[in-house]
Amino acid sequence: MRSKYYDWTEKLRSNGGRLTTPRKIIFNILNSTQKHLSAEDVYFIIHKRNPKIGLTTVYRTLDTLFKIGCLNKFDFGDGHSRYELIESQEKQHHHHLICTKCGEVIDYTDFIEKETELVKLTEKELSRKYNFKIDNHIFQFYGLCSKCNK
Amino acid sequence: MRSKYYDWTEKLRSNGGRLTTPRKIIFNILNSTQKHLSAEDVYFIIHKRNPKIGLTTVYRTLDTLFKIGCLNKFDFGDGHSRYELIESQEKQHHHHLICTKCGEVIDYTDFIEKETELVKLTEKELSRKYNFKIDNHIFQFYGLCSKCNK
DNA sequence: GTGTCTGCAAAGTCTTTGCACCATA
DNA sequence: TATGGTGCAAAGACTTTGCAGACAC
Repeated sequence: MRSKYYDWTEKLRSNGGRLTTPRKIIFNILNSTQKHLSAEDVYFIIHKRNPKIGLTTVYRTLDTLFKIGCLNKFDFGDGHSRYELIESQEKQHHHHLICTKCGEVIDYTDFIEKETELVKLTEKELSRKYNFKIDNHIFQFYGLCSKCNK
Repeated sequence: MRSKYYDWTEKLRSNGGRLTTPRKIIFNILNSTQKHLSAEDVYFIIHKRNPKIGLTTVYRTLDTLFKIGCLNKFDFGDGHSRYELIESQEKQHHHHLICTKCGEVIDYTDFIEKETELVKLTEKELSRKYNFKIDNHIFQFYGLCSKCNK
């Protein structure tokens, strides 16, 4: 079975990319968290141990990983792009509840089966109708969290 | 029956807001298009007829309308926040297909029934589970459009 | 008249780009 | 060794803020 590690390095290589130290570290950071990290978050973590690695590299690496399809990129409305690894073993497919008042983000995994059904149907139909090849999707719900809902 | 116009002016007023000329114009611009306009788009349109109205006002008005729940706000990954009126008569509920290569955005309205079913179920269950009051949702599909898929 | 809104300019924040040096394959 | 990657600094792009004058109610 192809491991996660094999997977992303393979994707990199097949796109002419190189397996560098910053890229390995950044991948590992993303791989060992459940959170949706921003470029700055990643930089903050990486900078503790490897002060030489710059924010620019973080931005470029995240963009590279996103473009080769290893990352999801989100906008929760706080002015930061946020990233997470796609479908890792520690992390199942999930969606987000975003509080429009305090910005809290809740992951949820409920109804994924039902959702998957809808997604498959949609993907099939849309690819037929618009000749659009779907790779990914984002479902987000907005509202007020329990604290802000009082 | 309460008209759309009544609706947003009422929301404004009940939030202590005032019905000013720029706000009326900006509402009308959003109300007469199917597109997802950015602040700059709105400014460009408004500036032709009312050169006095500034970009700052556009940003502020869009934010105000968003906060009182009249607008949806989207991020399609092109660096601009984009807005559209929520549920107007001319515009039915729809979702987006976004090409990750060229940035084209396609609206689609298919499967809304099936989707609505899922959304209702999800909203009900999530609000129960997390005590989260859901106001809105965004579904976006990412992939390659017909041109970029060759 | 009072509190809100606007317009201009300036500042802020996140992100990208240029370029010389470095490192992977 | 050749091409791609990195780091620093500077620039870019979108958005927000401060403040005085204008306006809605």
